[in-house]
Amino acid sequence: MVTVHSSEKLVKNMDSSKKLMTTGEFADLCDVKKQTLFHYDDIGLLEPEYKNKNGYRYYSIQQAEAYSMIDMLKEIGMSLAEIKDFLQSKNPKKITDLLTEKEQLVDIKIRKMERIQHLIKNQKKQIEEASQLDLDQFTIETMEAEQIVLSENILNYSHKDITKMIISFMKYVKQGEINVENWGALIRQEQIETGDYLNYSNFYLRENQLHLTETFIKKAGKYVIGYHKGSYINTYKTYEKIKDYLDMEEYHICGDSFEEYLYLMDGISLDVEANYVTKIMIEVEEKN
Amino acid sequence: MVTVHSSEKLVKNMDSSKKLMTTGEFADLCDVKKQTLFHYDDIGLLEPEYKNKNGYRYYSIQQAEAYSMIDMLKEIGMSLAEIKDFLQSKNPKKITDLLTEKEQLVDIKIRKMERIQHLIKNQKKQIEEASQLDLDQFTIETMEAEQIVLSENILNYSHKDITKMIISFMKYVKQGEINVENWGALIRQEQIETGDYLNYSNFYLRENQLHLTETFIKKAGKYVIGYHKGSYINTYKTYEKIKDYLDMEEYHICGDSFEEYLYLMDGISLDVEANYVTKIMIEVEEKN
DNA sequence: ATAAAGTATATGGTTACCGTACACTCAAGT
DNA sequence: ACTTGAGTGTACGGTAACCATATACTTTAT
Repeated sequence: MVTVHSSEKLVKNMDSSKKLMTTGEFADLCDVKKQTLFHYDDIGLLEPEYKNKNGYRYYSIQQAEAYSMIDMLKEIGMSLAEIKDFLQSKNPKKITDLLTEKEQLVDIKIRKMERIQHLIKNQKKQIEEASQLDLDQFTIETMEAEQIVLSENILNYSHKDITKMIISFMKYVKQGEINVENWGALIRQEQIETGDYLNYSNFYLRENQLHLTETFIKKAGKYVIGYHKGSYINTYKTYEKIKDYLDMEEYHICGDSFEEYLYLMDGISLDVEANYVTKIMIEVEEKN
Repeated sequence: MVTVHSSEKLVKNMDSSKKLMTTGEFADLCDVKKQTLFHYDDIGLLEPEYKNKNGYRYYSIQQAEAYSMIDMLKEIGMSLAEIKDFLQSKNPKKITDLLTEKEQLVDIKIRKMERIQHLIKNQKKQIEEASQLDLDQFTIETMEAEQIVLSENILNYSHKDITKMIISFMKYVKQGEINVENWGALIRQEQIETGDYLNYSNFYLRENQLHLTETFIKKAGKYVIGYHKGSYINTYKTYEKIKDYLDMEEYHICGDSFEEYLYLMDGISLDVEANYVTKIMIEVEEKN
């Protein structure tokens, strides 16, 4: 009979088996620690094909396929429990649906990675630019007009409301897939003149592709440019210095101030606070 | 004096401060749990700009920039300790170098994600194909010639050597950025005829862009196709059944057998072992 | 027959958090 | 000024997915 013939063969095959690997070998193949495989065995996620009487684990190469599937699912953010559940589920529709969902998730991840690339490039650019300039020096430069996106006017809002507004503005910005070049706050001429330097009128942002509805033109003209290092609480110090500088240079303020916030991952100075740098730009004109 | 003037202002500003947020608000803005911010404060990675006498934390919007930097570095696989170290390092060259390195890393990650997308698509295709066919049915089909990549001949190797060969072959395959369509093993006609079904001659793989040197032609012609479900140890059962089937259909084996291993994340049957499916293809011809 | 290399189990440690309990504090309304 | 409800802090424990180490046992190669 076939059965007898087969069991004879089985014994022979188990003996001459050429396809099973020990845990160490399998771990090597999968490029993973043995411990991880023990762990997967413990939780029943990936059990060896065969265990001998002494508890030695033996894996088949086919199982490498299963491992790479697990690794992939892990990579796209599933927990081991979810993966186990997923691989054991016997519902074809559920599986294809989940695969489709994950396909989109991978898409999103790819786009996130691309944004990170943009961020890194931007950061490198900023570091390079920053190394070029002297943060302690004030300059007067002629700037071109620029379109910026303004938040609501917050001049007479309560603290709570301003905070809420900022949060929703920032979330709105993040949620949209805009690559924000930089962002800052607008302080009106009047506040600058009365020394009320923290009384912002609006937040704004510069982006590379403008497609938002409300835009505002930052006028072309001469601007005094200065950098404030450290906590924003002390920006008044820099403002006072800028005023002194303008007096010396025979200039006077004739417009609003634009503050932009740079997060420099340093390299510029040994100053502990220098990671937070505020770039201050105020519209000015020569005294005649 | 400026100093007096300034400290008056400072007090006024601290009072009318419009820019600080509580932990909850900042967490909301950053889309992160409060706990995480506590944690970052504890380890000194991101400390609030100001803490009041009761220990209440207050963050500035500028710090959101720092947070997103941290988040980004985390995303590309740095530990919090490394990030802290990185952000605090005062070496511009080190920073740009690391940024460049990370840029490449992100590139690699993107490519990995793209491969995962390919894998998902492949899996979906396989599931669809599998749902179309009856795994318990044997068929005889005319197949076109195909180029495959063979491993070394392993017919007379020792168990250890075969294992080593497989590992290096598989690693070689993985390390190259080939999209492997499928892989399997080749069993020579002689072994099939003598019932030595586990005595493989070679491993092989099918890929979509052939650019490896050594290739082998799988001949065009008629093949009997059958599926074996479950552990490879029992493939003999399926081979025996195929032989019976061929007798019935008046065919006989005239060439080698190609086994390919599918890891179906199921959906096909309620059989527990059906995740591992071996597709068996043996070259046959009609008895005359 | 023996040594070297590999294996299994157990235990404790790690990272980056999350949950919960409990006491305190703040901001708003009466 | 007082109450109230929402928010905040610390502390402690727990979690996932491992990694390291120690100890004892097995294989395998010589």
